[in-house]
Amino acid sequence: MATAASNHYSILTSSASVVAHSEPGSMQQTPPAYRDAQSLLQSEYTTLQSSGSTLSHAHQWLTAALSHGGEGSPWPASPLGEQDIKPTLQGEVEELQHSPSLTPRQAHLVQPSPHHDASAWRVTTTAHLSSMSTSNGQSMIYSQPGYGEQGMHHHALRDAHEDHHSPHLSEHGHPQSLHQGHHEHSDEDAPTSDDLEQFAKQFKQRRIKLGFTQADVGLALGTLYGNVFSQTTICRFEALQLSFKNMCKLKPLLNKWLEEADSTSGSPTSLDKIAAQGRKRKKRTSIEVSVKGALETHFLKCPKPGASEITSLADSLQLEKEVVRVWFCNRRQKEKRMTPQNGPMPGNEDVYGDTSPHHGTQTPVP
DNA sequence: ATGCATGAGTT
DNA sequence: ACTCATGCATA
Repeated sequence: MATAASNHYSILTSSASVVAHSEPGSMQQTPPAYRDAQSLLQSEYTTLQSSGSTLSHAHQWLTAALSHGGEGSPWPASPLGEQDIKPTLQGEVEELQHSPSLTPRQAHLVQPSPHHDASAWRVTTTAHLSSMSTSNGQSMIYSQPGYGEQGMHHHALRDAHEDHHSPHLSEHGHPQSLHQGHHEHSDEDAPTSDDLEQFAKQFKQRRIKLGFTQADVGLALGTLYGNVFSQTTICRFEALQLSFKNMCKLKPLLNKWLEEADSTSGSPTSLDKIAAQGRKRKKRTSIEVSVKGALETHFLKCPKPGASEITSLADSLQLEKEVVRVWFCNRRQKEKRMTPQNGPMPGNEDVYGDTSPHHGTQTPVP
């Protein structure tokens, strides 16, 4: 009984050779130079799903959290700087060590473009993206003047900020296709969905060609600029599974990394591997497929259920209320994402009273 | 590659 | 309580 609560997760940087890639074409052979250590170990927990019996696993972790174990609670109920350990907040990284073709910074203090609500993702894409032959995708341009050292810091000054969006602006249903008619450059302040799309594609190709894994990139970003990212984020970036805003934020960084990697493609890359610290996190709850289906059904009905609604739903499905709540949150995010992976739900008419009047329903991801 | 989870910032 | 950015743990 109590054995299940002993969650000590070990971190071994085992260099397993993962060659199980299901992407013939874009995914090439993993170069022998680097190895990804994303295959840690994950054989400690057993999925106590118990198919069939309606056991009450509704308080596994809750109980464990309350009862102080011997060495501490599984996951701290109080935030103690958990997994968000960003070593260095990019306070003022003004180190312009190398900028061959970088114009002097224009002292931009604002983020890419908070004008749109990130909801107008790619609803209007694939309309005019036939300018350059991307067949080879090797001689593309990824120039990003204006960014670079500035990156983004949106905290520090509490009395000098102007990054507020116009409060008198109504949500027009037109995406960035309108205010783009007089831009010659690829992207300066407000990359369009197309730009991001192209860049992401390019990035992936280059990355792979250089023999880097997504995890490597994440770490490199950390050592280079102080912003560490996980494999997940890089992956999502490449797959365009981030919000528009998020993509805009990451693009400069990844762009810079690309330049770096390109320059030092032959130099000995300093592989600084920092061992992760022991983290105690709640085990991922595996939701049965049937339950998932039920949740999805409810989601289509009401994407934003109230607390009571969630409670009853959780009761019905015999799930933790928190789990249900989080599920809905994640679901909304997913829906907000571009590349809508709309599940094949029968009779789904997306028409919630959400602030998002529209969302794309295409299948562009190659 | 993705699902579930956490936490900071908003509303 | 929700959104948003991000990631551990998994499939």
